[in-house]
Formats: sequence, C-alpha cells, structure tokens
Amino acid sequence: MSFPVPGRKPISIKDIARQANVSHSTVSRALRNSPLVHPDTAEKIREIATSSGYRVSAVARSLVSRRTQTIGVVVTTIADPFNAEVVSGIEDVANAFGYSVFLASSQSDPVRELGVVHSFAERRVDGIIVNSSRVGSLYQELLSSLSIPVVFINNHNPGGFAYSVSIDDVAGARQITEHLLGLGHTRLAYIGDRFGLQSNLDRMAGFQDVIERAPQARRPARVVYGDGTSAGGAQAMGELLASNQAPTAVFCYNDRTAQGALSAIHEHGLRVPEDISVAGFDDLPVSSFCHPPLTTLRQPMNGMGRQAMEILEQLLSRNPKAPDMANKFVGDLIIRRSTGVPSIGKQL
Amino acid sequence: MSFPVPGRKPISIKDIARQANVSHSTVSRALRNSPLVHPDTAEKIREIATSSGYRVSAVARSLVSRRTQTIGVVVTTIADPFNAEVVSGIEDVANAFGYSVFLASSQSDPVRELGVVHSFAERRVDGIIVNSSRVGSLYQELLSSLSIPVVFINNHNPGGFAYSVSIDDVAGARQITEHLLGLGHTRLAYIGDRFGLQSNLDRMAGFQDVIERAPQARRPARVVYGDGTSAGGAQAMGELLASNQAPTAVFCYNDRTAQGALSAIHEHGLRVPEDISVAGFDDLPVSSFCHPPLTTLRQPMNGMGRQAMEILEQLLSRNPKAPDMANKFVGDLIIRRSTGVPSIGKQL
DNA sequence: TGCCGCATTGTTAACGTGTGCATGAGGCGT
DNA sequence: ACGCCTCATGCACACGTTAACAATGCGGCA
Repeated sequence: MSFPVPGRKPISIKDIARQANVSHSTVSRALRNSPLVHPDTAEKIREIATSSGYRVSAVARSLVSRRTQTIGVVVTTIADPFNAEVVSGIEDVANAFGYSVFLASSQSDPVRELGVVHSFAERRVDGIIVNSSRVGSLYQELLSSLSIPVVFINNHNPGGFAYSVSIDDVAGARQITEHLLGLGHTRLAYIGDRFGLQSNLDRMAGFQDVIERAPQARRPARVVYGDGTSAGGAQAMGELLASNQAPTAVFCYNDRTAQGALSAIHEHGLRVPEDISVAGFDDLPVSSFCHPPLTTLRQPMNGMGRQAMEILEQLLSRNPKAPDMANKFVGDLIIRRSTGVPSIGKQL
Repeated sequence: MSFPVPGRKPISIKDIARQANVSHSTVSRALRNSPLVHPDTAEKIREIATSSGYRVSAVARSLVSRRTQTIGVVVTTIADPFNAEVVSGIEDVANAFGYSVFLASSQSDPVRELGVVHSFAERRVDGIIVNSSRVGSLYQELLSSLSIPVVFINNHNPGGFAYSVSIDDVAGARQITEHLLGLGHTRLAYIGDRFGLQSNLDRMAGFQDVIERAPQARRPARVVYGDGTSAGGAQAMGELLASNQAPTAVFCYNDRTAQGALSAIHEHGLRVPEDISVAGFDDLPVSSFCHPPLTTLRQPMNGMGRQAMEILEQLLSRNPKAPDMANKFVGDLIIRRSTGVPSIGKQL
C-alpha cells in the first residue's frame, strides 16, 4: 500500500473531541443524535462538526458495523439502453434506501464477470444484482458461496435457489406472434440473438409454439440471428431480404435488433408495414420515435430494476418477511405502426 | 448501527494465521507476495487462503491506506444514452486501473446532486467525475472544499480551477450550420434545450454566428426549445411546423431531440430530407439506424469518458505529471441522409 | 567464542468509528 | 447522612489490515 495521498487528511471525531473538550465517544454519540448526551454538549459538538466540514467516514463505520450500505450491480454493458433503464430503476430505489451502488460491466466476458464479483466481495457489498448475465450456472455456486444476497434480473437460472425478477418471454413472444397472425400474415420470420441467452430461447419458443398451432402459417418459419444490436439486426434482415421468399412479418429479439431491421428494409427500398411488418421486444424509449413507430412488447425495465432492489432491501433488512423467489412480469403488447395488414400483391 | 447481518462473518487473516501457526502479519505479507516471508510458509498460507475462500477486506485496507480505490460518477440520469456511453468509457478504464465506480444520478435536482456528492465524500472516494452537471458554480466551492480531485465532463465552469473534458460545442455547431447552408438552405431553425445548459448556449451561439455571416440566410433564425428528449424534440418540431413559414432545415441540440423532430415531421406527412432537412448532435449509436439515417456531429462519448478517467488516474497517481486542465475535443461532422438539398418547390 | 549481518517472524500501534461497561455527579427519598 | 437512581461522560476494546520496529535464529568470520 502506498501512502502519499493527494489532499489533506480529513478530520475525524477525535479532532472534534479535542476541540470540544470531550471524548471521541461523546462526539460519536452526539453526531448520531443519541439521547445519552446532554443537549448543550450535543449542540456544541454539532456546531463544531458542521463548521469544520466534518464528514463521517463510511469506511471506518463499515468496519465495525459490518455493513457497507452498498450494493453491486453487474451488467453486460451500460451502453445498452435496456440495461441503462434497469440500472436507473435500481439506482433510484437504492438511493431512497440509503444504499450506494457500484456499477461494473462484464462486457459479456465470463472472466471479467468473475473478476467483478470478486471485487464486489472484497468491497464487502451488502448485496448484488446481476442483470442479464450471460454466464451460466457455472459460477452461480461462486455467488452462493459468498453468502451475500443476490438478485437476478432476466437470468433464468434452472436451480431456482436464487431470487429473480424476469419478464415472461414466452408469453410475450406469443402475444407478438398472435398479433402478427391476426393481421393476416402467413410468412413470418424471427431474428434472434446468437449468444444463446435464455431470453432468446424463450422468445423463440413462444414464437414457434404459436406458429405450430396456426394452420395457415408457413412452416417452418425462418429464423436468422443477429447479436442484439441494431447493426446485427440490419445484417440479419439483409439475409432475409436476400432470399427469394422474404417474409411479410418479422419478429425481432429486441427493439435494437428491430431498429436495424427497419433500417435494412428501408435501404432495400421497401416500406414498413406495407411490404414488411416489424415487431420488437422491450419498448425502449426511442422505439416510439422510430419510423414508423415500433410495435413491440413493453417490458417494465425501470420497474424491474426497482423491484429487484426492493427485494434486495427486504433481504437485507432485519424483518424476516421473505420476498417471493421468482417474480415474473407480464409485458404489454404495444401496437404501433410498424405492423399492419400484409398487402395482397406480396401475399403468396 | 445494527449488527444482525444476514450471512456468516467472513474469515480474516487472523483465522488463517491461527490455522497456519503464524502471526497475522505474516499472513498479510504472504498474501501480498512480500519477499520477506519464506517461500514455504507463503505457499502454505496461500493454500489455506484459497481453499478457505478468503477475500481481503477492502474496507479495512482502505482504513489504513487512506485510499479506497473507488471513484464516484455523477450523472443526471443513466437512462440518457449519451451519459450511458460516457459512463461506459469511464468504467472501462477505471476497471483497468483497479478502481471501482460508484454511480449516482442527480435527476437534474440540485439538492439530490449535493446529497450524492456528500455521500461520495463520506465513502471517501479517491476522485469524482461529474458529467453534464446542471448545477452551476454554486456548489463548485463545495467540490473544491472536499480536497478530492474532480474532473468535469461537458460542464464549462467559468472559474477554470478544475479539470475538464468537453466537446467544442461552438465549432461543432458551426460545422453543422455551414453544412446546411452549403446545401442551399436559407430558412434554418434551431431546436434547443430549455434547461439553460452551457452546451446548449454554445451550440446556439455557433449556429447564430454562422447565420449572421451568411448573407443569404433569413434572419433572425427561429429558435424553439425542447428538453433534450425525443418527446421534447417532437413537440418543439410541432411548433415549427405549425407556423406558416416552416424552416427547410433544422439543427437540433442533440440526437434525441432530432429523433423526435424526425418523428414529428413524418407524422405531419412531410419527408426528410426532401421537405425538411434535420441534423443532430452527438451521433448516438442508434442515429445511424434512424430513417433516414441522421446527419450529426459525432461526439467521442466513450472516448471522453475514457479521457476523464485517465486524467483522474493521473491526478491520483504518485508521479507529478499534471494533465492539462481543459481538454477540448473537436467533433466530426457525419453526413448521412437526413440532410439534403432543399426542394425548389418549397424554397420560397 | 563472540560478534555481526541477514533472513524470517512476531509484537504493537495505527486507521476512524461504535458500544459495553465503569465512573462520577447530582437529586431525591427516608 | 446515607443509599439509590438517573443522567452524562470517559475508558477500553473491537472491527480487519498494514507497517514500523523488535526479536529470534543462524551462519560466517575474526
């Protein structure tokens, strides 16, 4: 450890104690509004504290209290608007409960994700929220070995030993697909995420399941893969457009993918929804300002973040009211103008 | 302080010392790879440590070292993609340097922003990065009184006492405006941000300045205000469209505003760029997937975050090489298809 | 043999705060 | 006057780690 620090050494309760002619414990009590100290002394101490700009050291306090009032949030990347919305919700209620949040991104790299969790453990965070982890059950034993409460968001862990908040991907995909079939489409396609996320598997499963039960639908429905970004969506949509039997309706893994698909369709000289309908998943804030505005399945991203933090707070509080283990949200189908009735000319 | 914590008490170096029949300081040295301990003892100690899942307590270490290896990042809201990109850059290099980052959002509320900084001070962060603060010089004395290194991003503080990383808003706005004039537009408008940000003032100043010097431009150019979001941009664009002399080219404070403007123009039955050209500022990842793809001024958001953290690391390191105080980036004009030659029909 | 130096380990204090326990000063009732 | 109770405060230790300093043992060398 190296000691030469920039900046002056901050003042401590001992400095205040010396100035007030009391012991440091009296200062400690006074600043915590303990009823044990005489009002006059307390007043005097508080005055010295504020005028000298004293700030209690959370690190010293944490050492004795064994509570840091911090939580760690793991995210693949904060640059993904979905994660940003979730973190926004987390941070909001964490702040309300007096917790500070450590943010760390894994960049979808399992090694880095492990490193992040280790660093959280060393920092003695009170709890951890893992958002859309791409790391499988492999390291869940590590998380459980930390004996720190952990809440997962959108990470369907088969073990079920952990608390989780997630969207019902299967039901959401069903709603989208039924909407498209209801409009009269028969040639549907799905643009997925190639990283093997559970959410992708579930959305595809919901899609396939509805297709299977629809007599009029062309089977098997085509499936191509992007990477969850707009660029990946555009490239995948390009593949679909290059085939001689392009679909009339495309369901995309998420809104970013859908935005890329929209872009590719426009580049190809076709119109949405007259030539091809496009639907997404998430309802990012920007999606209502796409051209055309995107039909999608709204995920309460902010709300899911909030709930995850509320669960964590429950786990960290002293009252034993245990929250539900699995908390599943149902999304709302938001119909905008990127989906419509297929034009007769293109049909068949 | 309340003691009943969930989870077991983590093991300490004393536990390891007992098990290895050495003193705790030997354990401390061994785990830090000090050459002072005998290789055999070190090996034995390390073995016990790993097998028992020991994790050093960063909080105890911080108490003695007076360094927490953490930084605080203040942001208006992480849900703004611009901030998310910046934070992504910060987090990336912070991670590389071994720092953990506290993320806190002010929601543009000065009271909350002050609270956030106080909490950072109590947590004894080694440094602070403030991104696009809407709080003026009012509380900069507070920040300086903390005697903690602070780096501002896109916050032109007149005092100049602090380190800052920013984009050259005036020059950027000039480039955009000259581009629009060069296409042949004469009726230009600016959609600003009503919150009085310095960046808005500078972009508007650059815009106005170029307009002033262009004989063919209609003066004064119209200026309306949004709030930096797509919804605000759509609403402001609506005002422009409602007037009988709508502009043929609109420069927007940022890309989100521009996306809203695009949406409003489409809703109004007009085409971009045939009827109205639209330009933004930032070059968000999504902007190249707009319809049409957005002409904008690229801000190296990630790079600015990275540089801010690099400066902070320099300030925190022991070598006295002091970085530049003011670091100004020049953006790149990215010409896409949302801007074009004004159609003759509309032109006066 | 006695001394010096080196290698290795132990002892102790410190970081800043919280709290159990002891202490002392009054007040009050008998 | 004495004992007891309450109120206010100080003392001492704990939290887990680091580092300055002391101590121990050993080999070499005069």
